[in-house]
Amino acid sequence: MAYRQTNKVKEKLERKKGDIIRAAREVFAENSYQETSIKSIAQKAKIATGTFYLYFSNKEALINMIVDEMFQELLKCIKSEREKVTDSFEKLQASMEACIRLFIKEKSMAKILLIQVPGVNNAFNAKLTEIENELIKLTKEDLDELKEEGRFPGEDSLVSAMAFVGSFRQVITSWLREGQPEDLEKAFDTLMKYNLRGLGKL
Amino acid sequence: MAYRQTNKVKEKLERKKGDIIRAAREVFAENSYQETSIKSIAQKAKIATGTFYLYFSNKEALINMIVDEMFQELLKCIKSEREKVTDSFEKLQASMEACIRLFIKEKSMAKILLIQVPGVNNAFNAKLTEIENELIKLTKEDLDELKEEGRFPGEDSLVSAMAFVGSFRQVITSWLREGQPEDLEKAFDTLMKYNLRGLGKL
DNA sequence: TAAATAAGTGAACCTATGTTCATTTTATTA
DNA sequence: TAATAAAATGAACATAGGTTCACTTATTTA
Repeated sequence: MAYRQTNKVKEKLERKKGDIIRAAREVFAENSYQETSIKSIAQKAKIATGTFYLYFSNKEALINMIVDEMFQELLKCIKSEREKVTDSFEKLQASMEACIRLFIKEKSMAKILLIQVPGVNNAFNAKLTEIENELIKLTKEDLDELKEEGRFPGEDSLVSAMAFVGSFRQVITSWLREGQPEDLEKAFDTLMKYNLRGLGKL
Repeated sequence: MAYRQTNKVKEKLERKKGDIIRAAREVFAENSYQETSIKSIAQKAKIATGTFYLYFSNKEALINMIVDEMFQELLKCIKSEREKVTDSFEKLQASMEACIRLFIKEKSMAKILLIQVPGVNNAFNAKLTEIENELIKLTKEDLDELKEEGRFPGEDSLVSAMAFVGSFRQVITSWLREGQPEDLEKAFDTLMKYNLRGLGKL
């Protein structure tokens, strides 16, 4: 008589939700938030537009979830790489290397975080800023540690940390948008050296 | 009998068009392109919404004109400062200093170019990329010149130029968004030193 | 197999905003 | 001042796309 959701179905729903998110990530990577319609996401996920709303309360909830997930993924990746080393200079390097590796592997993530999200709206930008600030904060902590150890003469560790992160950001963005530099891994070396000199590594 | 537009009126129209652009710059600086309505621009410019369309064919034409104007203004400012010096290191410094001075003076310009424009749409982003690329190109030219003179050992001048510009961009953006660093002029010094070390100034 | 309920569908609805246009106001000229 | 035409107005229009909902299909249980 009654009906209760069985495990098989629950798993199917989970899988479908994953499908929708995956489809949405693809679409959002190539089109701005405004230009991306629920219809196009539904099409790519092979569901009806109405079905979308069984899984997400609305469009904004979807992009929120996507960005939150990416944020977590990125942070997890960075932190796990940082744990493998102890030296603060190596931590700096590990953070950025983890970031670049992840972006190469998940280009759609990079495109969404660095290129598309800034266009959602002003309120949403706060979330992006939060991600960037987290990365800058990590960098600044490393610099302050190095400063204490007398291995970094740096004047202003916040501005230095911003310069550090900003230089990577610019190169990655150009790589995403224009495919230049072609070899991001190679550029990483140049960038790392540039920034270590910039910091005045002793 | 007939009627022909007199000079007094032509001037008035010019002034009004300027008013509209000025109003729009203010509004666009605080709200994203999508969030900015023609109504709100018209209100600020003290005209009726319909009047807007006597001066601009549509909303996109307006933002296009605004960004083009800003692009010209920025480039003019940079080039005039560059002409005052001959040394390539000084040219590098002059470019960024001109940029920062202009952004401090015209904060709404900075907000529109660096924060709001990326959110218009993907097609429009090409225009922003063009501006950035122009600045990177100038920087790269300076670096290549320094390289020839044997004053810059730099491996990859394109990546170095990106790092250079990106570090400034990050700091300016944070200043615009969060008011940090508080004193952008002071940060400029730190940044300049950072980048000169980064380049490996000999 | 039939009743019960969950999941899925896509056309229709709703709303927000860019744009238009019939009308009014302002400026020019004879 | 009257005729003419440009400039300004703002309510009305158009439409695009997010969201809803009456209906269909799929799944579970007795």
